[in-house]
Amino acid sequence: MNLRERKTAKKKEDILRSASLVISRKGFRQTTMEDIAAELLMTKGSLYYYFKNKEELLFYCHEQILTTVLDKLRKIKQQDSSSSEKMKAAIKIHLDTAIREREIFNLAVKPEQIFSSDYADVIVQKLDEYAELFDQLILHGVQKGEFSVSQKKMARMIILGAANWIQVWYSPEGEFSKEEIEQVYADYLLKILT
Amino acid sequence: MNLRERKTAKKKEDILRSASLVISRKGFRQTTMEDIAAELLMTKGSLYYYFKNKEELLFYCHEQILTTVLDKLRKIKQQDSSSSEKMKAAIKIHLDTAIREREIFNLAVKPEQIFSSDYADVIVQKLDEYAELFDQLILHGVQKGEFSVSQKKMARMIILGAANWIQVWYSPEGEFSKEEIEQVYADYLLKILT
Amino acid sequence: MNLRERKTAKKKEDILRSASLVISRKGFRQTTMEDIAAELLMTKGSLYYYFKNKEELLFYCHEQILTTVLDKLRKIKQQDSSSSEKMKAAIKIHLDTAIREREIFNLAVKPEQIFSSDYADVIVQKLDEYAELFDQLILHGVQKGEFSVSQKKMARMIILGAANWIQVWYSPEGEFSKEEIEQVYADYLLKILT
Amino acid sequence: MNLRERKTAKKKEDILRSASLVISRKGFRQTTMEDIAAELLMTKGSLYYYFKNKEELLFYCHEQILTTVLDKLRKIKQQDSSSSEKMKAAIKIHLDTAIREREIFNLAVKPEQIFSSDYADVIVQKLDEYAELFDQLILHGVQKGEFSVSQKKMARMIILGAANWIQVWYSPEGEFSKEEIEQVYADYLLKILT
DNA sequence: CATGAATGAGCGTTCATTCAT
DNA sequence: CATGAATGAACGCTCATTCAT
Repeated sequence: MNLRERKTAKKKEDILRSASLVISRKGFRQTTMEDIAAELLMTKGSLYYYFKNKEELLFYCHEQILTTVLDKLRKIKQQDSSSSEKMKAAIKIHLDTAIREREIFNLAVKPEQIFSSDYADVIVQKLDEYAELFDQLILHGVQKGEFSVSQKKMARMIILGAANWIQVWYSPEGEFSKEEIEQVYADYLLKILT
Repeated sequence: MNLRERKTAKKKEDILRSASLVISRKGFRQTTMEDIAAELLMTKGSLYYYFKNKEELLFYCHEQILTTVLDKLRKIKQQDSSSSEKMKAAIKIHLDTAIREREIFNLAVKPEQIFSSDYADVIVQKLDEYAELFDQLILHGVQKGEFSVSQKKMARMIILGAANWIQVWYSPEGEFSKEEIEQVYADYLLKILT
Repeated sequence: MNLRERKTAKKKEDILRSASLVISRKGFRQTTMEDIAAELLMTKGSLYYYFKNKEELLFYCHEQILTTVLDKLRKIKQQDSSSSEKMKAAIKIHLDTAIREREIFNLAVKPEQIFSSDYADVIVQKLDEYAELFDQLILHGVQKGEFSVSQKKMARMIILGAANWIQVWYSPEGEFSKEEIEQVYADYLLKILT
Repeated sequence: MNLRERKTAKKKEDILRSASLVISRKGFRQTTMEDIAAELLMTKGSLYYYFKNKEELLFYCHEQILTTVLDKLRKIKQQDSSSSEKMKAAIKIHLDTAIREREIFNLAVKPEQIFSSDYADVIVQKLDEYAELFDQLILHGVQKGEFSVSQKKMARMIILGAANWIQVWYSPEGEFSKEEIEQVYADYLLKILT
């Protein structure tokens, strides 16, 4: 990748970052291309030099975040530690992403409602892998006797649902620090599995 | 309330019911006044006789649902049963509402993002009361020695968050019946409090 | 058809007439919805009350003109007169339409380039019928010994092509009257068939 | 003209050739500067070094084609052959150009609709000369007794109109070869003049 | 000279809202 | 009361054009 290409790649990332920011503030439907451009001190026409339409831009916002969080999750799975420790780590990662990426992470919830099928397929596949990784963590814990839970899928949905909700009320200025919250959530949610 | 007023009130309720339905199907932003009117075999102009604009219509949709669910919750609180039983009942009520009213219930999440401040204030107040009722259930359980939880607010957020998430994956045609799900969720979430 | 519907139908026709006018002046691609609306002293948004998009509006412009001219042509075919007389009458009809409907009539030429397939199919079918009627006139003339022409299809293309071209140079203020032109064209083009 | 100038001139011709090609494929209004640049493996910015805007580029496309075809026509006029032979040759040249340059040739039809007046004037002048050459061919034929036609201008319009129309239906894969078509057209159109 | 990048005006379309009848 | 009709602001998107490098 030469200088030019690096510059373009960098700009694309800038746009994605700004877009994620604005979308988290205003919500996806309310965010216009003009809003995103304004955040970057560009005109909306310029955005189309980098992304072919609003949908594509949004897609890459998701893709980037999901790819990053998936990577982190895969590493946790390969760690050499107890299932409880791994699950706690996974929950913390999830909380961290949910807090930092708010809206974007949340939207991934029903991709078919937002994306045309080509994009939705990719998102769905990543979400499936994400869920699968959690399911494996639970399964291994059960097999090793650490966890005891009969409805594994529902347990996973409860854990992820609870964690996603953090976006609704977390605020940096709140009563608890991010780290405290992550600790308490991890501890409490672990109770479901035991 | 004379006949005319009763007729108008009845019509308003019809509109709210239909609006809730359509919004749950298509999502709030995607639902046009025309969609709502079509469901009622009216024309969109007529809606403006009953509600002064789309925001007001949406507000009353929320208000109605929140009022209903609050009523149910208050009754549970006054029941003569154990805290565990009350909490399980509350969770089931919440799940039931989340499933039946999907979108509407979900929107209540961030009222400031959707409503201008006058409306938002009312919604926020009801949501606060809703949270307060849950907190009281937890507190009483702790006082009676049934529950054991130090971070009461976070426990409540976890429970409600997990329950809200049900919308994302519940389907009438799914593997589990609504009643099974409610039972499992109630059981699992109770673990957090003990 | 009650009063309301008649009013709407009338308005639709008004719009089609105005649209045809503006398109003939400026050409299809250069004509904006705003142009058409302005001609009618409306705003462009209102057009969408009557037609679902620009393509549909244009389609009906064509459909109307083609239907009218086809009707006239069918009647000529059934006349009780010589093939020469019929052909002359047909040419005059064609010239008359080409002059009065200029651009619209011209655009019908390559429907696939302008319309999406559903609309294009209808136009193509009408154009085919139009061509077929001319071909029958030629064929009957040959069978009756009035005409003598081996390449019937090319003869038809030559006749229609020449007639279409009238749009390019005809002007009401020109040297010749419309009737004179029609007479001369009909006479000269008949020579091709004999 | 030094080397640099020759290079530039060559490049300009390349651009005109490619532009004509793309425009014939996609139509003038649908052809973007980007399309033209892509065909030449350039970027659209570069086109502006050679032509000051899209209109100028289009103008030279026309100018080039019209100049070429005018040259051919002048040579035919000076040939030492009968008026019929000359006219047939002229018709074939016209058909050949109409087929090869489709869109461009067609656009010349109403220059005022496409070009600002300075450019339009030049085009109109060339078109006038083109028509004049045809008129002279007809006139000489009449004077020599080969042709017999009272409305010379209309005869010319008929001939050119019919010939232009060839674009609408000619296809290299069609039933007849280009040469066959040219022969039939020339024969049939000559009938008008006799 | 050529290019990548940016711009801005304009277009088709949607939709909440208004209002005369 | 209800409706048909109209409005206008806003949005996503395109593209000819410009310009620093």
